[in-house]
Amino acid sequence: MGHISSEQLAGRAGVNAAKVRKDLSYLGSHGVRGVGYEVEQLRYEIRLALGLTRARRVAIIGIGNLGRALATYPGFRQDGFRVVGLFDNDPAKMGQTVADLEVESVEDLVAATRDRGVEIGVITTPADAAQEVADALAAAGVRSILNFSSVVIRIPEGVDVRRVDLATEIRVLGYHLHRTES
Amino acid sequence: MGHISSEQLAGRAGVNAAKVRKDLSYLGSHGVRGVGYEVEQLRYEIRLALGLTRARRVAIIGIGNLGRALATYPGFRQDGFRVVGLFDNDPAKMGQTVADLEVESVEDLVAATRDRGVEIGVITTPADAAQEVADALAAAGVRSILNFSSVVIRIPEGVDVRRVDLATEIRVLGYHLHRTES
DNA sequence: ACATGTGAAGCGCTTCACAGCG
DNA sequence: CGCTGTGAAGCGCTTCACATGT
Repeated sequence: MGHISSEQLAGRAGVNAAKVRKDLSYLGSHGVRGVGYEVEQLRYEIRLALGLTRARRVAIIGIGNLGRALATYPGFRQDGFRVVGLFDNDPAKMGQTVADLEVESVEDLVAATRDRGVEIGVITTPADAAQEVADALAAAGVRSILNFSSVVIRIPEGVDVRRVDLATEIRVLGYHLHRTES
Repeated sequence: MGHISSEQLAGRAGVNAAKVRKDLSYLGSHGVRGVGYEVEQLRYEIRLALGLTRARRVAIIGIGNLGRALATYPGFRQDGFRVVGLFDNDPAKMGQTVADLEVESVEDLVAATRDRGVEIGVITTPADAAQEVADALAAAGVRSILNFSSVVIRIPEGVDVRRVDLATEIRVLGYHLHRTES
């Protein structure tokens, strides 16, 4: 009770047990030989190493279905990511309430993200608006961007961009199907 | 006109030019030295190699905001991925029309995906329903699964699963912020 | 001149295999 | 005896650098 082995962790994560041990060893060898890892301590060590003990303020730009999905995603709040702003350029959406927040105009993006100390911007706009939004986020001093749009955005040095391309994900599956047929 | 260099392609994709050339070389060396790649031919070669010339039928299970986002995602249809089924277990959603399709009951999932020759299943359900859905998809003969749920699903040999974890994506950004402060 | 194609080197993640420790 | 911690090997992707071709 209270302990878990690298083998068990590997099973749950769908990876190799040696990888689990090597990765956890970077936290400082808190496992007990012959026993495993103490779950609560491990949880704490991981949260500490990943920086999940400090809350991060997040803004989402582009309140379509994907933006709404992220705004209401329970996994975010759990790790201390607080959505503090929702922005769109569609007048029909402004004033709508999503996840307890009112949708605001992108015109207010720079000022609002500055005022609220937003550290992470999530771009869920169509492709043609993504670069413009990224520029605004950079201008507002946002250092991290999660880009769900279908284009690669260009950003000043020092801003960290991570792209998730849903079209690519499904294309990979299509490719594997293609590889294994005929 | 009609040609593009590895340098230009690399710029657009945000990668190294040598990588572009090496990757494209696997298609069979259709570039012209001193000139570049003929755009339309390149497009065709890529579509052929990735298997995008054949249409793939897709079912989406879990019609929340994320499911709806994917159902209406323009990038899918463009590459020949046809959404032919939307499933949910919430009676209130059944009969609703999303992207020209009526939402159906998950009870009909196995029969419907078999009948319609679904090859790719997209899981956008909450964590607690994901394994059950995956089992149903596997039972229906679906060979490829795109899993957006927050759990790792266990699947019979021969089924290809690809997981996209939105929580992980934002955690990586949080980690980088953590690394670069104090 | 200019841009491709590619052998070789580089790099980092993954896995192996076993010594070390409880 | 069981499970961790880790040096070393393995592996595949990325980048370099330049020979090759037009």
